[in-house]
Amino acid sequence: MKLSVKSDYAARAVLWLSQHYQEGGARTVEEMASTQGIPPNYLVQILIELKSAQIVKSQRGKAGGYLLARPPAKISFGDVLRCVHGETFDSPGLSDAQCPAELRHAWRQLRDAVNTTANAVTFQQLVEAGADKAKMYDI
Amino acid sequence: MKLSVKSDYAARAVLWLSQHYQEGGARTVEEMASTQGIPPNYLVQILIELKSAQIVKSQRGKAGGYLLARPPAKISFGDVLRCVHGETFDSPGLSDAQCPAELRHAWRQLRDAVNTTANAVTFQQLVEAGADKAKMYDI
DNA sequence: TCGCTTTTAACGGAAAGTTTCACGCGCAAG
DNA sequence: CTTGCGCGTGAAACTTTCCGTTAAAAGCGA
Repeated sequence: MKLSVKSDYAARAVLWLSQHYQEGGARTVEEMASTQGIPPNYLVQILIELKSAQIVKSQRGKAGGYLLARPPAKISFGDVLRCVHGETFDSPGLSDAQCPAELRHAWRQLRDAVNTTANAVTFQQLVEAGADKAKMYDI
Repeated sequence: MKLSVKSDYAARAVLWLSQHYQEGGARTVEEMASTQGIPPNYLVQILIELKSAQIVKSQRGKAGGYLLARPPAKISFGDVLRCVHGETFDSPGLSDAQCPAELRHAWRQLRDAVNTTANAVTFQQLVEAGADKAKMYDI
C-alpha cells in the first residue's frame, strides 16, 4: 500500500509551519516551497485543502501568507492525512457487500490501527523531537 | 489512503482457499471467481502473483486448479498485502532525503503499526471467526 | 491425441496523481 | 486611490497506476 507524495508534502508544510508557530507571522508559499523542495503551484492546492479543513489559515495582500489555524499540539498526523486523502485507511472490502464478513473484520482492524496511531502523533511532538535532535549537535 | 480492489480480491481468494484447505483438492479459478464475485481474468493475474510468493500452488490439467501452499495458520494478512502491493505501508517520505528526519520518524511509526497488526492476523483466525458466526445461526 | 486447466504476454480504456499555466481577487503601504 | 505583492481558482497537459480483456502457449490426464 503506497500512498502518494501529496500527503508527504502536506505533512512537511504543516511541520514547517509548526516550527515557526511561535514567531506568529505569516509565511509565504514561495518560501515554504523552496525550503521544503515542493513544486510551488502544487503546494498551493494542498494548502487550500488544508485551509478548508481548518488546519491552516491565510492572509492576503502584502505580508500575506499562511500560518497554523491552531497550536501544533492540537494538530495530529491523522488530521493531515484525513484532509489530503479521504480517510487515513480505506479498502474497497470495507464497503463492498460481496466481501465476506470475517474479511471485513480484518480490514477494520487495520483501519483502526492506523487511525489510533495517526491520531496519537501530534506536530508538537514532532517539533520537539526535531529540536532535541538539534540540541544534541550543539554540544 | 485508499488501497485498490486488488488486495481485497487477493484476500478473498486466500480466505476461500483457506476455508477449503481441509478437503485437500485443487479448486479451479472459475469456481473461485464466480463464488467470490471477482472478474476471472483479473483473478488469474492475482493468483499468479500469489503463487510466485509461495502463498498458493497450482496443478495443471484435468482436475487442476489452485490450493494453499501451506496451512492457513502460517499465512498472515501481511503476507498477502506484501505480495500484491510492494509493502504493507509505504510513503515517499520514507525514501526521500528531502523529508525532514522527524517526519520520517512519524512515517515509520505508521508503517510499523500496520506491519505488526497485519502480521498478527492469520487466515486460520479468519476461518475460525467465520465458522463461529455460522454456528450461531445454526441454533 | 484431445480436452481441460494453468501460464504468460500484451493491449487498452479509465481513473488518479502530479505539475504547470494564466488570470482574477484582496489587502496594505505609499 | 493606485499599485504591488501574494493568495485564490480553474483548467490544461502529462504521467502513472488501476482494472479488466484478449489471445496464444504449454502442461497434465484420459
